[in-house]
Amino acid sequence: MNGTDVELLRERGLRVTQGRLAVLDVLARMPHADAEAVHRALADSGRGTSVQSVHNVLGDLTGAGVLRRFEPERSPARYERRIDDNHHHAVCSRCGKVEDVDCVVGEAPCLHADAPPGFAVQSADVTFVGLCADCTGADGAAA
Amino acid sequence: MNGTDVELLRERGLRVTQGRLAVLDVLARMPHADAEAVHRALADSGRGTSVQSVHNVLGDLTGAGVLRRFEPERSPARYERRIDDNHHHAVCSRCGKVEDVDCVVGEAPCLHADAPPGFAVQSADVTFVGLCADCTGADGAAA
DNA sequence: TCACTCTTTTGAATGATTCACGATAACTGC
DNA sequence: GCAGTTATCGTGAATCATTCAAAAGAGTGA
Repeated sequence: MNGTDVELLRERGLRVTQGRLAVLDVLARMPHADAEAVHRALADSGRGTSVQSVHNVLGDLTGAGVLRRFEPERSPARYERRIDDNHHHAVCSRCGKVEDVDCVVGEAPCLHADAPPGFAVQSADVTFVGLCADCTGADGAAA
Repeated sequence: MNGTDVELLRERGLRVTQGRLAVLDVLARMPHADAEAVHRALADSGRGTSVQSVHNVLGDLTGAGVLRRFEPERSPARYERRIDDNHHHAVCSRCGKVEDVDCVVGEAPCLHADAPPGFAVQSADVTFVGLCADCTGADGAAA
């Protein structure tokens, strides 16, 4: 659907295939989807493909820097279209929902600090665990 | 070996068993051990037990708040004895070594910030990915 | 269009973890 | 110390996500 995705793949030296475009399309609409969710979304849109192929594509795109992979605790790996800012994630410990947390400051808030001496930080993965707005309300009402 | 561990278990309403004490003992000496490492350490010290039992114990202790579980990307879950401060971790992307990163400030540096509106943060998991001191040197020398 | 190479597909396999259930050992009260 | 109750352990099988290998298929440049 989006010509930009074609360029994106070409830039990274990847061949432009239907499968890859489809995966990118799915992830544009469903951020934080795991492999199975992508697979199901593809199946729903008529492109039945195997789960292994989805893993394959996701792995390729992640390796090429087009996607970012992150693994919430106790949950399969999730993928998202990489945005330049390295934002973080808030995972609801109740419903499992993942929300993006943008850095209000330009740089990642935790990158500058506290790394062990000699440790060359490449990236910082910050995950907040807690209750999302919905579950906070539900919890409060239930209690 | 340590009477404190006995009390620790009692406080949490857990039965004091040899297996649990042994696991706590192993984790006291090997922080950031994964289930398999714990299993092997137990086997070395003469207590041959099954991997499943180790998972069982680790799960129980984690649930009771005695241990903290965290999952570096692409690596099995690791466990550590919970300390009150919520420190963070630095994972070497080359050798896989995990180092603790203490918060220099009393509170977690990232807890206060940026959470989505309505999101009740329970804990923040901060993982630095990069090259440890050894691998930085090795890398520099190799390059 | 042709040939070459990268991708996908298919099937099986691996690794970490969990489940179920009988056997065992730890806590309680006597 | 002893028996009863029940949590816990151990064994086995099973699950889930992911990876690997080889052959068929599709994209790319000439």
